[in-house]
Amino acid sequence: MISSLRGMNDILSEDYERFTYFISVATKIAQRYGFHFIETPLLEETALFKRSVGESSDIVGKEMYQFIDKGDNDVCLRPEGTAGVVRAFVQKKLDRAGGVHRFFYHGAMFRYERPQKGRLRQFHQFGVESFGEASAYEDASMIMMASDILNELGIGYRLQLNSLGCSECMPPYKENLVDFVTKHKDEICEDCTRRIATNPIRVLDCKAEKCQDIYKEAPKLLNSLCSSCESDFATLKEILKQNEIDFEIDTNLVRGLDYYSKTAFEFVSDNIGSQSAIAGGGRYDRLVEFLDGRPTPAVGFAMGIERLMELIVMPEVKKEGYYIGAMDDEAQDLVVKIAQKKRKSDIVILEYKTKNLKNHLKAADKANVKYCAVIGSDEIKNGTIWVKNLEDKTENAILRDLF
RNA sequence: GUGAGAUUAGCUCAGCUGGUUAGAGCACUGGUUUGUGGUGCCGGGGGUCGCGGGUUCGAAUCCCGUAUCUCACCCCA
Repeated sequence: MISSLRGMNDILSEDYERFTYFISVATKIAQRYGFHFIETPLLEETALFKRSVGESSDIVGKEMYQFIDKGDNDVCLRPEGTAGVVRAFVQKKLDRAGGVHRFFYHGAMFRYERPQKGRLRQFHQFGVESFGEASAYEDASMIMMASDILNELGIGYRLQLNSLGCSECMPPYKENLVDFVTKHKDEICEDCTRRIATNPIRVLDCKAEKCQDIYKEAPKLLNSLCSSCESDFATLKEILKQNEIDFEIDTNLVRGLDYYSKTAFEFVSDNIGSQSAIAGGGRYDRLVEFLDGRPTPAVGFAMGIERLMELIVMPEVKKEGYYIGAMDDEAQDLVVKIAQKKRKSDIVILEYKTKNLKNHLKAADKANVKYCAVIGSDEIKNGTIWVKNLEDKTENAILRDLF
């Protein structure tokens, strides 16, 4: 037997119901916020992710499905969605068109990681990206949209918020931090030692207790923001408060992708194990420029669909459609014709075998339909079809022409 | 990539320290005196016990390898 690759799952039956339910809810809400669907390729030039996500990130450094194609191009399966959308935005020259452009997408992403609960090699994200709006109000809208989606799905969460500063205030902060950490380099863990060189900001959310004790004294990003970043962050917090969105400030919240600046946020759940981030995003004002576009402010977020699926509270499925069967061999062909006609407008489960009424009703129950319709010898004689509403138990003989 | 645990019917799982044809519940399927269901009763099908080696008279059970899943690290959505 050939089975699916490690960390790559089929989605069917009940999972598929949850999956499509999520997509429909998220789509509806994104559209309410004025976002439009965008589809981008699963395969992109490797350079796209190196320049956007960043070579220092784990995603690019060790998790990409990368290969040389038959045309000798260095390509990879997308490990995340933002880079492709930004590439499309620049390629379509929307950066030159001016104005605000808002997109949402959903689809498969690929990361070569060790699978565990909530972490697959092929997984699905729903994401939104907004271009051309620098206001912190847009950041707030993003967060409120994510919150709307989670609320509608019945998912509980905590919202963590931070500001990563901009190109003006981040570099000097980073220097201060590196100085601080270097002073303590004999006391910190191996991972953190490595991080000093690769991605110093990441030491802040190191899990090692020993390190955390030391970093309590470390310079705080939020205390080092420039005046513009600081006022934007204050605005954001104020809008969220006014709209009753609860949040916690987490000065150690650092996003793993290099392109983020200013607002960074993460929605986490306590009910799905250690892979607890269910949505994450932030502002990335420099990314369009990195990818050869005109400087364009942008902000977005992505949600991990598989992680969310476990938490979704599904609405009750109501009985729908018809079950149609014959109680007499003579009615068998007739029943097929009737089903075909009915299928122009309704769900029809057609039984090919002749059965007695009791067994037809049993089968109709199993099919979870609203009506059970059968034809036996009486109905053949009278030109009718017997229809029972399985919910309110009413039954009628209806003329076949009117059914 | 590191460490630990698991893998027996479609699903959830029993199967004690190796001993004759491997079990249960649910699901599926057939029947249940004459046309009324979802919750009765009786029956039926379905497993080379993840895969490959080894130890043994004998392995689902012990040993080794391997794959996959789960948990944690790491990383992130």
